[in-house]
Amino acid sequence: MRFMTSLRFIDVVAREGSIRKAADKLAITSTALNRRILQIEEEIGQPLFERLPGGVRLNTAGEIFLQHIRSQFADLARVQSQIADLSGIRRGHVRIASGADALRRFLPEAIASYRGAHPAVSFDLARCYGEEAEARLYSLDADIALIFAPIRAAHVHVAATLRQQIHCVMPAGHRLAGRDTIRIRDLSGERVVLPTAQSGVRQLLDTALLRRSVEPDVILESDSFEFMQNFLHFEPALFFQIPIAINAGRAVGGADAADFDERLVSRPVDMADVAAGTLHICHLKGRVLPVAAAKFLDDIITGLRGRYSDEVDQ
Amino acid sequence: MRFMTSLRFIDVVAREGSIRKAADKLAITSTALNRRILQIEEEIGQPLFERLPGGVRLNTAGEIFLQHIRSQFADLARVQSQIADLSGIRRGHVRIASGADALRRFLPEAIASYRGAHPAVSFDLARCYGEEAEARLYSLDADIALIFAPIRAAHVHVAATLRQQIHCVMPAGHRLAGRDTIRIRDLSGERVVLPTAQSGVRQLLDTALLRRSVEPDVILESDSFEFMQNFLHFEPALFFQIPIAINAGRAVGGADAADFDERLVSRPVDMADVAAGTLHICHLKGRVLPVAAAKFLDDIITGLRGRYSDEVDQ
DNA sequence: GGCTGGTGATGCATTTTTTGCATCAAGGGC
DNA sequence: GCCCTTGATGCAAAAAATGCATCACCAGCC
Repeated sequence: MRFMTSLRFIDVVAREGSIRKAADKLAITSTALNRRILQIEEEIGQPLFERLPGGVRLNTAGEIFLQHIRSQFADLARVQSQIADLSGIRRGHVRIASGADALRRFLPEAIASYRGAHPAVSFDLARCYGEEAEARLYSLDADIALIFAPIRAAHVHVAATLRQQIHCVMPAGHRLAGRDTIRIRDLSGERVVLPTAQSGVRQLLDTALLRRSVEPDVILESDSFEFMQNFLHFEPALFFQIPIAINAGRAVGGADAADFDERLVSRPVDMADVAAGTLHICHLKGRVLPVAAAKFLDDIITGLRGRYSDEVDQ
Repeated sequence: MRFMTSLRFIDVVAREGSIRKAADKLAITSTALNRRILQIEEEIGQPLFERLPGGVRLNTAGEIFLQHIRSQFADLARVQSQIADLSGIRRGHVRIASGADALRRFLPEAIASYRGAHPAVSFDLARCYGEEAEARLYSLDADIALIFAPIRAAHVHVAATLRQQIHCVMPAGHRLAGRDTIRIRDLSGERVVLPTAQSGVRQLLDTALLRRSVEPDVILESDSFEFMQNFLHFEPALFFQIPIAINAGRAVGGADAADFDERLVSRPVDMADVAAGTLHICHLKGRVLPVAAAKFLDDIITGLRGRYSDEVDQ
């Protein structure tokens, strides 16, 4: 898109914070880039960047304009996919920001299933937590976000929510494996592995542990669920997940969890101790999603409603 | 805006239906214009125009793309006014599509009052009726529409409505001038001048006349209220208006209508005969209006609510 | 205090892109 | 069948963008 290059350049300069670095990245000279920016500033009638000794930074006008540029790009992508749609094949690209929870089982299955129907659609997955996911929606770097945490920003539109109770995962032979549900006080002194502090699961757990003054023996923290789960094969401990991370579609229980590691069992944590969290499926408020993203969003919400009818809202 | 020229060219070509005519209007050669269009089509990967022997016409992809272009222009205007806003003066341009009713008294006063507070804001007024006004919103040729007729299209967002009863205007000496209200049957055989068939007032009247089988003596039809009103000075007749067209802000009655022609009087038509019409104050659904337009919209709604509190909704 | 390494801005020659002229091929109206 | 108008295209001229070399500026550091 030749007619968009100057605008794309502004985006890169803003991200890099320096004309020279941006020029490097764009494989042109800083002269050319500098002049394009000066020209656009002249056309706007106002500078968009503050010139600092160490580079440039957007001023207020620049931030407004950059947001416009990004929305233009996002809308152009939507238009292109809509036009491609006319010629038969559903082409497109969907960019998702998701916490590690949904990234484990749910999204791989959902995306594979969608691609089965629309093989020309490609995906981009970024693992990130709450606030960062919201920022990605705002900067139009993501079309859809799956956030297992409260929504902070007003610009996020929640298309659907899924209530998810925390589950405790442990080796089949663990002394707590016999229980139907796990109480928080059972964790006292137990060896546990916890997800990273930014994760929604961790925040719910921390709240509950603090309230009940329970102090487990935290032997490991990680942002990789896969690592933690595999770790359990070597040292018995407890770790925590939400159902959607354990098992893509099926109900989570004991034996019926077909694709769940059979040497491990999962038991729900008593709801009196830990409140159920909410997975939010979101996009940017007021934005018209590209065809492919809109369709995919629709599909996963429909899919979730079919499988977790009771816990899905909106 | 150099980076938008190619896009603007497409808009002009689509409106003109011919590359050569558009090139003429844009003061460039058809060669240059033709090649710009070919280039964009190549970048999109699909033709946007059908080549007909007599010129060009948008295909489906082109229509989608043109709508995108127009929304980009509208959004750019919004961004520019927002940026201009940063530097103190509220600069901007507001484009209004309105029926002749509101154009008479209400808008001149409202715009003058707004410009008193924001002298750097300029206005563009287009007189048009119902469907055309809606089309102007859609093609982003208007920011705000005042429509005295039912709203047809789903893409129109109604920000406020104002109920307006039809009034009958006549020379002070007319035999009906003594009545408090006018009944439809009083019009039988009376000389009347009617607004053009597209106008909302006319449509309400036609419905009422047809239902009651009353046939007045229609001596004149016009799309100019001013002409009709002045005509009454030379030949006694009845003509019809809504309050907002007679008197900008003040209540409409007999003597208190200060700026209303004193040789004429207006009497409401009985509500049992003619339903009150609705003036819709609208903008395009989902669109973020430029600062100036949003502020002006706000102002007129607040103003109307102050003066016609009972008849304003939303 | 001077040096170093980074930044963005600018004059000038070069390259790339855009434009205009002349011309072609195609289709509708008479 | 002729005529007129349409969009497309080859080629040369004009215009714009680019790259190089260089300047002025500022922060950190010795």
